[in-house]
Amino acid sequence: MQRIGSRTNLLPNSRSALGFQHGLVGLIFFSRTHSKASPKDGCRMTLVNQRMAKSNNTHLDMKMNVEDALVDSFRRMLRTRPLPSLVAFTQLLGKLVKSKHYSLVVSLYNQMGMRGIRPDDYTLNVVLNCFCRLNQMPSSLCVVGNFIKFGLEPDVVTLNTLMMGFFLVGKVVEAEECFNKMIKGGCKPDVVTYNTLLNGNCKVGHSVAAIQLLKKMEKEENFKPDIFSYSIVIDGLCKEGLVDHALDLFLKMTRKGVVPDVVSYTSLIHGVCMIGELEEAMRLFNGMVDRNISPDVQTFSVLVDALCKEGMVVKAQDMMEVMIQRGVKPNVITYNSLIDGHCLRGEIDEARKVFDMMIDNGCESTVFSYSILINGYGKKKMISEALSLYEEMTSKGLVPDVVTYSSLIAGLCKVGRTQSAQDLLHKMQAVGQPPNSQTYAILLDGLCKNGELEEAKLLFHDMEEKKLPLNIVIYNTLIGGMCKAGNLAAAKDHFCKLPSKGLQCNVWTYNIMIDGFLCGGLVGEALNLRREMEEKGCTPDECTYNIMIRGFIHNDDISRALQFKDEMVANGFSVDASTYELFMDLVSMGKLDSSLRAVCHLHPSSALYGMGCMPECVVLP
DNA sequence: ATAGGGTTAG
Repeated sequence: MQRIGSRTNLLPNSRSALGFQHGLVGLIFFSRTHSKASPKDGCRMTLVNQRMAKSNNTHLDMKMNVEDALVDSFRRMLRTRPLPSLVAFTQLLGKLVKSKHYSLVVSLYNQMGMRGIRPDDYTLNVVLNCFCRLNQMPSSLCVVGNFIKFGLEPDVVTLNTLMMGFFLVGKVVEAEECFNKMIKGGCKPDVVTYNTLLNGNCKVGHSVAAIQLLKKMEKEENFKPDIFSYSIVIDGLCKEGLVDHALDLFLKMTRKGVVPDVVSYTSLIHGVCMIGELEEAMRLFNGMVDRNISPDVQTFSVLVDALCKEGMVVKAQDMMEVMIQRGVKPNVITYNSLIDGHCLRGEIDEARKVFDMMIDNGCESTVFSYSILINGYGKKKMISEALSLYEEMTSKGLVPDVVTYSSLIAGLCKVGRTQSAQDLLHKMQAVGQPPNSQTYAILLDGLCKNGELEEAKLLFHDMEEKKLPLNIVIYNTLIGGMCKAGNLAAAKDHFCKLPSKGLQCNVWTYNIMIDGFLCGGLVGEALNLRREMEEKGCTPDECTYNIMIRGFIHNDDISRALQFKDEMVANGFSVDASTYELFMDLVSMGKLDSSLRAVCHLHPSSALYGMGCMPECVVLP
């Protein structure tokens, strides 16, 4: 299966063709331009939360009871004489699979074996599914071996499940071997087989190849794509940013008479949110409600998260209100999004309140919840709070993962405790959570920001020795550190060697180098790089312009700074907070012509946004 | 008994 085509040929007008109406939830959404962040935004803990309390408690108790009851009746069944039928045992295991208790199923299955119960093909398929879901492929292969051992034939379900398992651990070649074995062994593939192939391809980022397979399925009489097939590909396209293709496919699907469901809608809404089109997302949402397709907890979570990521935490809470009114209970993931939404705005106390409220409501926190909050505290330099949360989660039996540790490392660096951060990195090895490239990047950045360039270089060599993938982010960080330390020659050396390492510099790399040159007074070198960007087709972003404007002001070249400011505004960008401040300084020093009326639009992503002072438009005198 | 959607670190 090869990937054809790329992210070109987007069809910009396909969305309006959907023609969804404004409706039900129009009231809680207004377009981004109308919503301004104010310090008050998000400080509202409402009735919503109290109402959630009751519903969640009962929900959780029910859930616990169901699982406990299943395990209880399993134990009773094992003691019953004569033994209940194998079908009864298998059905029970199947129920536990539905609630994702895969390791529990494996352990119960082993107990059955110890009591001398022989499995049949159904039971083995259930257990195989569990090992696959647990990413334990050697054990999965053992289960396949057990078919032979018990004189049973692996069937199409066995091969479908095994193929899915290989895809889950990224072993595409082995997965396709499963498919080939199926064909050779006379076992007929079915729609599930093809859907598994579609999903495998989508999950490794080959959704365009999946489209080709989907087209073949449409032509074949026996494998007509169903709602699963379309949902898989729609989701894959969205995850690759090909949202317009996804919307087209959605339309095509409905024209073929395949009725969309909550999953296909949720994927599409998520995709539309990811490209920042929240208004379009709300249109889709209203459209699904109009079609009597009920949004569920995942649909609402997508919207809550998207609103939070745009800084609209109050709107996110309104969305939660709508959710509860519709009888859909928020779960830990919905809460996590809201907690992170507050963290993103720097409202760490509000984040903590939501966290505590979640617990009060009987919704159990996960490693995700703790990592989000630890990261939030780290960003606010409240390291003792972060560390005590770490203690709290471990005492609860939650196992901190690579993200938890990375967030702690970032927090420690932020308060200058780089030695503790380094110690923690080593601890990760010891506790079986080895740091990844991103963890190293965080520590590397922390060391550089604290002016410990020599330590940073040692860490970089450590990465090389451990053969960790060195991506452009790592080099950007190191190069940035060298620039900051005034070691421009070394920075330039690394910069020039990037292509020989198979790495392509990106806009960040250029920004860092240009900033370094300008700070070092090497104006000519900076301008050369700006030209090189143009030649290599690397489009300057808002940062590039802000860096250049500030750099030229620092080098007393106000006319060049203004020239870049005009170019920036012409390209639809705005000055950030610190550039704005520099301009103001120049005005107050009388260095900037007061006849100049420079309009600097401030974008929501600018540094001012999180500070609760986001004017629509700033007019320089 | 097998296939699809939501949350965290650079």
